[in-house]
Amino acid sequence: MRIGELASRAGVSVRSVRYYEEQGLLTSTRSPSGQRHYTDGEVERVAFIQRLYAAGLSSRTIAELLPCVDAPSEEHSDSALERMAQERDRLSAHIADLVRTRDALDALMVTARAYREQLGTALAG
Amino acid sequence: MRIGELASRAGVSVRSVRYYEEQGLLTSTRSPSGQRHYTDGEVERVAFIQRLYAAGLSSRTIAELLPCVDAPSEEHSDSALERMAQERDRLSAHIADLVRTRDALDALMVTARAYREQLGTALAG
DNA sequence: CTAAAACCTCACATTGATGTCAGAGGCAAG
DNA sequence: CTTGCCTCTGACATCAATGTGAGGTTTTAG
Repeated sequence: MRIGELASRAGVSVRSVRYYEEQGLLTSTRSPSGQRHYTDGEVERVAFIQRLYAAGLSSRTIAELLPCVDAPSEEHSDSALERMAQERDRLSAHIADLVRTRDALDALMVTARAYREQLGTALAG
Repeated sequence: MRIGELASRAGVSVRSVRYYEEQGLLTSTRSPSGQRHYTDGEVERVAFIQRLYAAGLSSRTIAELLPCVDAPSEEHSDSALERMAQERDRLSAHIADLVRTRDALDALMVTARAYREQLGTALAG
């Protein structure tokens, strides 16, 4: 498929797909005229890249981890495994932080609702 | 306390504290010479602002929610409550997404480790 | 008193992923 | 062949929080 279809299937912009390639996260075969062509598998790859971006990984970091996805080998596994563990921990901490913040929002909402209830009662009484 | 102490206690930069004030998230009393002074309570407030930033809320959104923290009243509670619920849901979805990504990383690590084990066995055998 | 350290305002720089535009070429349908 | 849509490269714009530096005042410590 060409870049437009890949982008829409993966739910990203065409611009982003080109950017991923520029960052070395994605490769494409080129038609004689220079247009990029992709296989079905690339859709999942692009989606995964998006997930990693959403998780706060930088292009540089993603570039270090993706070879590990493609083919596990000694060279990758050694340094990449450490990096992966490190990112996993960072992600875990971030998740815990977000959960705490969500709890804080919940508490805030409870307070606000309680105030509303009380106000309603006061007006009715 | 002055801005430097507030910043270091809350774990943010002085620059950021000034920025928060500029965005209407924080107020300060000024000494005759114009220096900002804060109460102990502001430390927690700044830390909370940071949490909200980390949760992906914009200055604008935070500005809409903070009055609700200061004092629950009808005006705030009505629109702010809705906004809060909305942000809470967005946050929940984001957390779920991150957890999925973490799981994917875990799976990747398992694969890499398994490869290593197998490699070690192969070399030993 | 003096020097260092902290503060002030203003303004410009940075970062990183993405948007957008321009000008040119490719490809399928009528 | 032409019309319309897709793609190409390259460059500049954007956004938002934060960094950074200049030039000047205030506070604090010796």
